Amino acid sequence: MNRTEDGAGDAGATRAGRTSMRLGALRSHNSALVLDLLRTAGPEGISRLELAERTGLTPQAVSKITARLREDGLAAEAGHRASTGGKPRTVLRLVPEAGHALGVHLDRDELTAVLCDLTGAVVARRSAPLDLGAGAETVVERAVREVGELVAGGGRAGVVLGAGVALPGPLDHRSGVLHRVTGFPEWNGFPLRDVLARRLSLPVVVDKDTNAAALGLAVGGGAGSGTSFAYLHFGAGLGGGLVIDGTVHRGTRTGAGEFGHQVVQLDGPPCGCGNRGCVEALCLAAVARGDVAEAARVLGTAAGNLVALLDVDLVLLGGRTVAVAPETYVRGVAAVLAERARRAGSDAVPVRVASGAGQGVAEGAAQLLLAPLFGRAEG
Amino acid sequence: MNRTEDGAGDAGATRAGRTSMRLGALRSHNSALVLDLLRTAGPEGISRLELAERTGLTPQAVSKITARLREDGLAAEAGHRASTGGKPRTVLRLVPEAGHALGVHLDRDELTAVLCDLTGAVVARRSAPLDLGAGAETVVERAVREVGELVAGGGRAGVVLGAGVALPGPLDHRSGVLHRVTGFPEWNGFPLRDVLARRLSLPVVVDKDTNAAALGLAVGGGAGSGTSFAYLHFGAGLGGGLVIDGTVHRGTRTGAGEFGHQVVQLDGPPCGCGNRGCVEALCLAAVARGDVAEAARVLGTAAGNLVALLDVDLVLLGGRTVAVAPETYVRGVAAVLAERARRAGSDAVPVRVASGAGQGVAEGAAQLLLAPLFGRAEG
DNA sequence: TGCACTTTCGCAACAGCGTTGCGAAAGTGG
DNA sequence: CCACTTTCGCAACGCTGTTGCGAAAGTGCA
Repeated sequence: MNRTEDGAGDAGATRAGRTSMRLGALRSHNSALVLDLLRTAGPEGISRLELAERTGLTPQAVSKITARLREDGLAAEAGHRASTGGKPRTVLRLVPEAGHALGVHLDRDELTAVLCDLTGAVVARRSAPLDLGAGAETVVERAVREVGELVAGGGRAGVVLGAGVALPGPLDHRSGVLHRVTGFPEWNGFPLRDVLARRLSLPVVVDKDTNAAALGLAVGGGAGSGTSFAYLHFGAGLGGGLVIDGTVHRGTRTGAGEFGHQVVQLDGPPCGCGNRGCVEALCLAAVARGDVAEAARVLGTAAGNLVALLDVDLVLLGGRTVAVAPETYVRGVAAVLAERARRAGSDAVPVRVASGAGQGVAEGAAQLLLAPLFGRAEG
Repeated sequence: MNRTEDGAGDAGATRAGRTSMRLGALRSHNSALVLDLLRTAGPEGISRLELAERTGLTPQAVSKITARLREDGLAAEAGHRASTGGKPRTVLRLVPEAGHALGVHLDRDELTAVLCDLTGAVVARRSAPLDLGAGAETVVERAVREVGELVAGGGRAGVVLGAGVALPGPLDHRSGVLHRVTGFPEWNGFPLRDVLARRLSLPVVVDKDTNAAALGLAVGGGAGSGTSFAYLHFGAGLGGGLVIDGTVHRGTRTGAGEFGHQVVQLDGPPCGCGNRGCVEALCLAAVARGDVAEAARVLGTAAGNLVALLDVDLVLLGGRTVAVAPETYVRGVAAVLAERARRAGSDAVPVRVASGAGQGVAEGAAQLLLAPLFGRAEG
């Protein structure tokens, strides 16, 4: 893990927002591409020639790149394939222990921290009750302690790349400053990333819980690197995370994905946000009435709006409320989408329950650190 | 314009959808970056050192790149700046006549064709009445004739890069096949791109009219290369085009941007699309009643949904209906967005009328060919 | 068992990219 | 007129991925 150059992301940003491409950018791009294929290949590994085919690079280039990766300890040989009449292909695999990342999920009533290896697999996990409203200092203290014990107990902890932190409510992903965590105004303006980074002496990345969940699904959910989907989380509230071309779309002020307060009923019933007719309010009301089918229909309408606007190729549902009756929600949402697709003359967008019901927020938070290694930085 | 290598876009696509980076990709990327800055600099030009600062490249690299561009005839020296104590900077500018692109707008009742130079400036323009419902062959015939006369009359026509064609209704941008142009079912499945490409013996790109308009605004509207905005077109219908990070977002099946049939009133009044409560239906109904303020409010609600979901940094309005009372629409939409931003505790997203009221669809269509030269290919 | 054949993979030379070092060109200011 | 500053190009360099060729390691047939 001892790369020499490319420290903090090739600081050649232009004033206009676009970046020139240095030679090192090319190298790290192709390295990331190869690493990503090694990761998706899993423990069975993948041969050099296959890597060459799938990247479009020449076998020689792949040999060079994989040689560097092996020097760095990121890749290793793992046996051989059966020969097809010549020298058998040597299989390469990612070395999961070459690096680790921490993922922390600060939920309203619970803290979950995980230590993941390079493949994203959970090496160690801790959970503890938490009161998000207990104030920033208290929560930070808790998080630091839990993370510390996790790393200490992790046995032979390899290099820890950093910590990803996911929590509810709007925040600025770039600066790592919280805006106003829903229901906990005392967090307003708290520079969580910098405080935690200093306390942990590690790089820290913060993001919305729904974005973390979506990232986890993008990387681990078997979705290819080019897929686009919307993850809709229906729990105590209704939120969303957008993955476009394999990377999380956060928007200019990193506030994208606000799905719950989409207005689908002009001058409808009031919502907690102060507006009227938000999907969240309507869905929650329907659930309160026990009318799950109606909740699914309303959710489907909002999802249909999203699909029409962005043309994603998948809708994933998750969250505690969905977990109560997953089939009903999937069927309800899918029905609305199918009807709209039929009218538009196109194929319907598939709807599925997110693997793990989207509960892997902490794992997704760890991916905030891991994903960039595999070329999944911001789109 | 005689580039040697990089023919049809570096055909090293991976099965997973991501591309490896050859050496030539780096070159063309940086060339495009410089070219884009030359374009935005306009006739006044820009010095090499300024190019170096803005791209992050070294002055030497810029010298090499601009030397190539001058060899190819794309750039030229244009005088000197005042000295600041040393050798004065030589100013470079884009040579607009080094290449041209055709833009064709097939509207329901009118055909507009333009010939643009590299800067996107219109060199020649023709308009003619058109009946989009007259059938594919008739329309193609008309388009070919108009384009032919345009090129012939264009005087010393430089190299024509190709033709961009914009028309209403859903279509597949990638394959260039129409789905069902709204109201003209006979177009269903017509391979417009290939037919026109054969007839014109030119590369042809087709896209929705709203996407073309949005692209024109993204390139010519003074918006920086990194901006994201939504262009909402309210004319006979209501549509939209999304620009994210300076490039048009088209989605997996190139159907993105369907804004008009966003449902904002569950079980509301029926819409022509067969659904109920679509923005388009509500806005049109309000306009028919003469209640423009209400139309603006409804439009603002839908725009607010879009802004919350994508976090763009600008909303542009255009179209004939907006042009009737632009101030009313801007104020109405902005009011809704400001109110929502206030509740969320963030800054309001600015709303403006698109320059030219978004009527420059043909110019935008020409940009379908020009934009890739400046690195504005699909994001 | 031996030999021809196929396939994989690494070494060496190569072309192309941006970078560094240095010098020429072209001004300003004393 | 000369020192100084700034711009810009030439040459050498380090770094990419690429090409050519040969070694390694199997299979299959005589």
